Amino acid sequence: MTLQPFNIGGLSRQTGVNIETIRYYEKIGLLPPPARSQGGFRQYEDHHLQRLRFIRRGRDLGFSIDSIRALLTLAERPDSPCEGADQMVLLHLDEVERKIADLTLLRDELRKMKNCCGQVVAQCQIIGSLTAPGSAQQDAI
Amino acid sequence: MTLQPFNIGGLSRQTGVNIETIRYYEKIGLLPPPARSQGGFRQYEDHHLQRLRFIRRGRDLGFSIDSIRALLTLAERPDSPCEGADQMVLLHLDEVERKIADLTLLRDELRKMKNCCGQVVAQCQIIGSLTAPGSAQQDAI
DNA sequence: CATGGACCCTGGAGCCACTACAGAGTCAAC
DNA sequence: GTTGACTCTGTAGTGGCTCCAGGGTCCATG
Repeated sequence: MTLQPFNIGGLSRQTGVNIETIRYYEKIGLLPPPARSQGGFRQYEDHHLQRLRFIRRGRDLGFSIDSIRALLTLAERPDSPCEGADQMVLLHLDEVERKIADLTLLRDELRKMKNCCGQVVAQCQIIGSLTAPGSAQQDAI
Repeated sequence: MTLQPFNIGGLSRQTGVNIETIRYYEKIGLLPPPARSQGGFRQYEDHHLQRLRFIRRGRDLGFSIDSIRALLTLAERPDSPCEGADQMVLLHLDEVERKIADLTLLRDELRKMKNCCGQVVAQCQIIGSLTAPGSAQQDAI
């Protein structure tokens, strides 16, 4: 329960979100524009803090800005059914699992590549496997 | 051993690299500019094909354009030592492993989130855990 | 020789989610 | 009133493409 409004720097410190990013979120309509001081400084209130924390957490979980926008819309209507949120999490989970699988394949390939060869590029497994995947030792490009 | 030069479409089909991307690679100096037909069409030769395949493979392995540039420079000098290549693979492997670890944590959190709650947003675990990480069931934003 | 359709050209804008910067103005403590 | 931290706006840049408009080229047909 913060009583006094705070500047953008305070909001940044309390959320770990970059100042530039906060202004960016306002620009794209993710964070509502706050009141301003006489000199034009942004003056945030507690609900901005809550909302930005929500956004931050969503971003940390890898949701896109658009998904977060949708989740915020949901969150604003406590009586609405939450299938939408469930759907979004499932979709995102699928995506993350696919990414992990892809990166794991990648990792295995990179592991095979490392522990380079002899001494010079001409015999280098790494360069070789880039030149012709599957077999090493090829002419350089 | 292709004898006739081929157009950008042919190069695209043989490598799986988008035509626009090929032109982009030329623009940023990754692929050398080929000869041109009288009408201005790009005419590629076998060495372009080899080089683009190298680039493609590097991208598939997740290397950045800059890394690929460096690897190509290495590949061009068969007598040079290949520690550089080894280093790059190790660095990249580290990065990939870090990414996998991050995504795995993410996946576990998303798994905890799914199988939404009751029926409405007010009791929704998903919205709740975005609102306040660690504990569910909070007021909406 | 004309035509049609597939192909290709250039230059520029757009994507995502920020991040960086210049040049100016504001605020609060001393 | 001065200092120094803070904030403002607007614009441009990042990576790695991707898409588009508005035109030109190529070559197999009729």
